[in-house]
This record gives sequence, structure tokens and C-alpha cells, in this order.
Amino acid sequence: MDTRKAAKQDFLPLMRALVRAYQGFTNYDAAGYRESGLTPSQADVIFTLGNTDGLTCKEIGDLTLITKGTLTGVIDRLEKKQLVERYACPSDRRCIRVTLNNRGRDLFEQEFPRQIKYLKQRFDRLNATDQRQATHYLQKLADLF
Amino acid sequence: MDTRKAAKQDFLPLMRALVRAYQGFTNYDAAGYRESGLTPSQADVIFTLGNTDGLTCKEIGDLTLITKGTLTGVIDRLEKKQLVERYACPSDRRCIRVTLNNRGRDLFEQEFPRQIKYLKQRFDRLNATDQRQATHYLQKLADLF
DNA sequence: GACTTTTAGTTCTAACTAGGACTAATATTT
DNA sequence: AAATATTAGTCCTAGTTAGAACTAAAAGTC
Repeated sequence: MDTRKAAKQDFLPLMRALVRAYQGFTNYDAAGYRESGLTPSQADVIFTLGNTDGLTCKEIGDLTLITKGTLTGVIDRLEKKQLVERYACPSDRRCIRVTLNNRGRDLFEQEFPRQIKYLKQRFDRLNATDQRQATHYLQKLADLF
Repeated sequence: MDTRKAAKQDFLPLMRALVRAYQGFTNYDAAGYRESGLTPSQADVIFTLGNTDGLTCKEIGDLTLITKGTLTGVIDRLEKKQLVERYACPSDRRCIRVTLNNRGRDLFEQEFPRQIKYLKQRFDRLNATDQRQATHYLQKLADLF
């Protein structure tokens, strides 16, 4: 396959559409909690910890898709901001349980509903059927990889 | 809206599906050119410059969605690897034209078709109708933001 | 019970990231 | 023509990123 032919493959518009949709979303999303001082990864962790009584680093990583090497640093910074705390896990001494503390819980309770409302504004411009269809095709797409 | 209600919004599965599909794709994509020594951003720039006779930084940024502050560094590293060159733009002295040199062109001609074939393997597990539908809904999604 | 393998988390490195401040050049306004 | 605004690119900063090497603990195997 030469480069000209490669550049004309039928799947490329789909690939580009995926990238644009994702980037559009993340830019909009990040703007939503900019004022709160949280970065996207930090917000992801705070929102994941909310309404739980703590998760291990492993669990947080699985839920947020943040790799473990990265997660250590993100949690370090959240700890320095005094939003989360680390506890030893008695049942398995390899694990560390991370929880929101009071400040973190306050921030979660303020920012999470605010952010959901902010995102909902945009997503709800798609009607329920389109949302369902879009989800359906995105799952098919995710299953490819 | 309280945090419980926020966590149950109808659009959230769509949002998560978008994030998973994108992450699945980018992980697979990055694995494809890992051996070439190119990072995802570097590959993006090389593949964008291929089959052109040079683009300005502004144009590269618009096409790749890499912001200008980031792009300077990416191009610095590609220049150090001797894959691209910077030229002054005579018509507008604010602009800089970036081109692939011979080494860069060789790499492009080798890696681009290889990567397209590698991606096509997966995307073509979706039939043409599904690909079209998925693209359609992703464009609707992109238009939200 | 000793040996081996797997798992959880940290540390390290090179690179990417967005955003903002800055400089130089061009375009627009008056 | 002079003053103002916009645009292109660089530089700087704090933070994120993946991957690989490392340590400690747990699980599986013999």
C-alpha cells in the first residue's frame, strides 16, 4: 500500500470523528471545573471517590483509566491540597486506601453536581434516541480494541 | 441537584462510552508505531506533513489539534531527530514553514502505510454501514461542543 | 515450608499538555 | 501615516502521561 492509497482508506473519517468528538468533550469538560483549581485528572479522582468510603489505588486506576505510575503523583498533589488521605489497608498490606476527607467531601458535593449540570446542558441537546444510538456505536467502537 | 441524583444522569453512559472508545483507540494506535521510536504527537505531525510540501506551525496545530505551546517542543524534537526542517516563510515573516526532509519522508513512506494497515485491521471489523452510522453520531457529538 | 510468580504501589525518565506571558510582524482602524 | 489590535511562534510553569525498574507483600506451586 502506498501513501496515497493509505490516505484514502474508508475508516479514516470515523477515526477523525472519534478524535474530534473526544477532544471537543474534554476541552469543554476541563473548562467546567477550571475555577475549582482541579486539573482533569484530579477532578476524575475526586469524582470517583465521592459517594464511596474509600478505594484502593488499583480500584481508582481501573475506574479512571489513569495508570498507576501517574496516579501516585495525582494523589500526592491531592493530599498536599488536603482533599484526600491515604490509609494502610489492614487486610492486604500491599494496598493503600484513599479517601476524601472533609474538605474533599465538601468540594465533591459542591463541584460534582455543578459539573454534571454543566455537561448535561450540552449532552441534552441530543434527544434520548440519538444518545442511545451514539452510546451503542461507541460501545461497538470500544469493543474493537 | 444532590450528588446521588447527579450520578444517575442519563447522559453519563454516553460520556463514559466516548472516553473508553477513545482510550481504547489511542492505546492501540500508539502501540502500532512504538517500534518506530515516534511518540503519538510526533507520529501525528509526521503523518500530517506527509504528502504536503510543508505546513506552517499554525496549520499543523489546526490539523493535529496540538496547541501551539506544545507544538514548538514536538517540532524541536523532530528537528533534533533530523526528520523535519524549519524554514522562514517569505510571504509572512511571522510564519515558519515545517517540512519533512529526506529522512522524514522515508520514515513517513514506511510507517504511514504500515500504521494505516494496522488500524484498518480493527476498524474493518465494523461493516460499512456501522462505520457510517458511528461517524454520523460522532459528528453529532462533536457538534455539541 | 521453601521457591516462584503475581500484585500493589512508588520512583524515575522523557515527553506531552494547556495556559499565560512575551516578542515580532501583520492587519485594521482612525 | 500613526495608533491599535490581531496573529504566529517561542518560552515558561505546573501538571499529566506511559513505561520500565524497583520493593514489599501475597498467592500459587512443588
